Amino acid sequence: MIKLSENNYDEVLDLVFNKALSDNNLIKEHMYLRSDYIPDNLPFRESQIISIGQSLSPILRNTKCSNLLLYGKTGTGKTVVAKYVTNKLIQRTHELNLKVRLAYTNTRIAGTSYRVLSNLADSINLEIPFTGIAVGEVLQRIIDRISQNKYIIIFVLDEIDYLVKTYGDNLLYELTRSSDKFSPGSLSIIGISNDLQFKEYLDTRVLSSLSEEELVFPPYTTEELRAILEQRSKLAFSKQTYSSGAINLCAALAGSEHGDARRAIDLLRISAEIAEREEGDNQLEEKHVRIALQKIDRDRTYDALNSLPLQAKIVLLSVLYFDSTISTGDVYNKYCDTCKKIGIEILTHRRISGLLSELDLLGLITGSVISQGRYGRSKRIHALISFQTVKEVFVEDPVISPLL
DNA sequence: CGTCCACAGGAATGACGGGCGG
DNA sequence: CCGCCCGTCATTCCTGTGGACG
Repeated sequence: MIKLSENNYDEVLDLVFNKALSDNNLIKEHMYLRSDYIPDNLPFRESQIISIGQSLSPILRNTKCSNLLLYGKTGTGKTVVAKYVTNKLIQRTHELNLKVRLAYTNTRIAGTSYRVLSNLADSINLEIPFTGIAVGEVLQRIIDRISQNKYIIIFVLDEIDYLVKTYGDNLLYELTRSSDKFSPGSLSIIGISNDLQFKEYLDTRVLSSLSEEELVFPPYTTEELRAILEQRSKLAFSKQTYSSGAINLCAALAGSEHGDARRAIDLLRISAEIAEREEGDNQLEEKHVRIALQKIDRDRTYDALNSLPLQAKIVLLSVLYFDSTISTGDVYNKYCDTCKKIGIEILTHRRISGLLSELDLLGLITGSVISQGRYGRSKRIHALISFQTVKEVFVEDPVISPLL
């Protein structure tokens, strides 16, 4: 048994702590480098802010406002703008002493219809059990509460496309319909969707009610991203500790994807953290951004691969066994062999088909359905990652490692 | 022009483990 | 601690389908 030398750690920790305490740190305020921080001034979203403000303004006259749908890809500012405007509105309603309540939920994080409603209930101080009562009953209690207290509710449903795709539009139907039921009190919905085609999943009645007003958030241009990063850098960093080249590179890298501000800000933060940990003069340079980019990509695939269930890992390996494009049938045969080799239960063809679709969604493989006439209809599949990458992660899995 | 391949992918159902209220 | 419900993973059964082949 090795006895740890406490003194050694003392010295190292002292160094680490002293560095954190010293004034010449690169990052002054971490808060401004978070992508969920809401700045006082949201650049390049003026028209959207005004539009939403106008749509919500009936609230100030104590009447219901239109339902609203916000569209745009990730990192285009939908959530931050919605929070910004609703927060401002709520401030005004406090001054005016109105019974307005704001509820926010991210349906993907909430997970189920039940928990979405639970978030709504929280906003009106209605306690509902974690589980045990039916969704319809929860909704009824909420409706009763709203009517009784004449609440005016703004319900922000973030990533609403997730809710609809996994649970259908029942809940939205009930919510939009219920808003007609109470004459005192009202419920207005602001839906936020990443998916531009999400409307196709909705029943026409729900759609017409929900999208009384629509707003599209375009991606940020590289130049706009640069300005946003500049703004954040001024707030977050000590003076003269970052190069404009580094900022430009962050903006360019994020801009080349689809103008994703969240990604740009994350990249900036990770770069700064790397620069800060480095020995020396604590300058944020382009080289740090390049390291950060690699780190982000690596972490992302590492997490995706590592969290794969065992069977999905075997399926992925079976795909990687071939180096050209192959069919589902090929994968299944190889998969069966592999299972036999390591003595693992073989799943059905149907299940493998499903697992392949999941791997496709994760972006680890890609497949497209192709008909070969007489020779059937199948999915042509090929891997999007190298065997080498997968191997590095999978060696840690005791069941899989014998295969490598 | 119909057949039929080799699957895709939806629906219903079951096995299993975890969390919660009583 | 027990029963209950829920979510997840998987199975079974099923219907649908583009186009080369005969």
